[in-house]
Amino acid sequence: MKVLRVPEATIGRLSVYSRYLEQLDKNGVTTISSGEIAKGVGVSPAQVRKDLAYFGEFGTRGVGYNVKDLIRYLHRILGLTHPWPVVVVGAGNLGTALCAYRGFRDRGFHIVGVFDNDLLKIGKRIQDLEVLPVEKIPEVVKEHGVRIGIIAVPQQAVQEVANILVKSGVEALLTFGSVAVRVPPHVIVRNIDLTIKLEILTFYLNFRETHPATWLEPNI
Amino acid sequence: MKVLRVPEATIGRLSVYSRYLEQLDKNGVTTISSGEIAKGVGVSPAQVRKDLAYFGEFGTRGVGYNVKDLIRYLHRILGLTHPWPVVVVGAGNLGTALCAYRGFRDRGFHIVGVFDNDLLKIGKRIQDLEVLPVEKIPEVVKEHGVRIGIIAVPQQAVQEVANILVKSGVEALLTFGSVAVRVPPHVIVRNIDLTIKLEILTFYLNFRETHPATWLEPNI
DNA sequence: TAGATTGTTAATCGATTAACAATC
DNA sequence: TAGATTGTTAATCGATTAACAATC
Repeated sequence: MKVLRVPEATIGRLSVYSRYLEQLDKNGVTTISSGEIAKGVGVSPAQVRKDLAYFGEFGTRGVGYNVKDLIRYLHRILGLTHPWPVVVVGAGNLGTALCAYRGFRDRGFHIVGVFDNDLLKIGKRIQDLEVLPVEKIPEVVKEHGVRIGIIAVPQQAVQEVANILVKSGVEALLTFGSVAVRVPPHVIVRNIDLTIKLEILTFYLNFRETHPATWLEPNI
Repeated sequence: MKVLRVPEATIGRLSVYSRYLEQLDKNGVTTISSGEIAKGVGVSPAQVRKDLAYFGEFGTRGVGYNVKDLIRYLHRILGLTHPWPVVVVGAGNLGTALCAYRGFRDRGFHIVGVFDNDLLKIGKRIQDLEVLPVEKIPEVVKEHGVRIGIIAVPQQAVQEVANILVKSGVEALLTFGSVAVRVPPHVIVRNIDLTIKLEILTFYLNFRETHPATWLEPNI
């Protein structure tokens, strides 16, 4: 069986290329080379071509890539040909921030439900959504065909919320903090741990102070 | 010149080991082997030993590691022997969420200042802090010796805020969104782009649907 | 044809894992 | 000594980069 063997970093870069190309497209650029993309986003031209090569041949030798076509291909690869309904569980500050974040909608991620179990928050309006009780999750997930859930609740509630989402049919979760969520194998989970990010910063700050002679610039 | 050549992933894992060991320490565990740490956090025993080996010899052959000692070593490596004052710029939902996040304080990151340029937000209280105008950044940074800044402002204001922070003496920045911040070479920047995280999820969801035969479980 | 740029292979670089001597 | 586990080297695996034939 042939198997998908693409570095996850490649997917992240495809997303970056895609945004950069959309920008160029808006400015009327019609054709671009791997070298120009590379320069625009800060990677090597070989990297750009390799990343694309995992998925097909999208360019013309001697000419480069048609910007509009390449955007279309990238969107197809990334699954961005249609909008994705998303639910956010947790209507605290983080949940509210996520609902208000324009970047999601700009890329086709539509938040179609916000949930909480705090009676003080239920009924509140966030953007154009009403905060619903957690019990309504299955209903909303089914109604909109939601496959992605964002969990923005206190650490001790994360697993419980994950269980509810998975049971409702959600197939991918974005979580925060340091909780290792247990999910069935078909569910894809990615976690963002802000504290680890800060600890990486402190490591570098501390290390270059204590070992200036062995310091190596770590940026990107 | 000998040079620091540690994968950044190693630093992240050291942070994870450290938290796991602290948990064990609380439960009275005094000694632990690389295999037990590995099992506890979900990596290979060789990985644990290799990660530690970059920084020294902390165990006893045939015995394992002393939990309390190892925690101390890890804290020293990560630079967590003292608390780190941090400033947050932007008192919107995200900034407020970050100020309220207990995880930071638990690991020694003390938010000593929140700033905004919105007159409606200045003077507001977040936790035990008053939102200050952006003009106060240099003063607070100097007063507390702040070296780390978190930027939680709208995309178009990120570079400007970064300039102010760097000018005030901040040496490390955590940013959100997709803006490439330009900073002098001594400043360390790490960015969190939530949209890319969602696009990685959509890629996997989309791909396993369109190419079920080549699907490979991507989790961790 | 000459110049440019892709797609792809081979070389390099880097990180993880396996294996084992050292040693408690 | 026998058993266990580290620290480290060598082998493996995977990702990036260099180089170049293909081709517009």
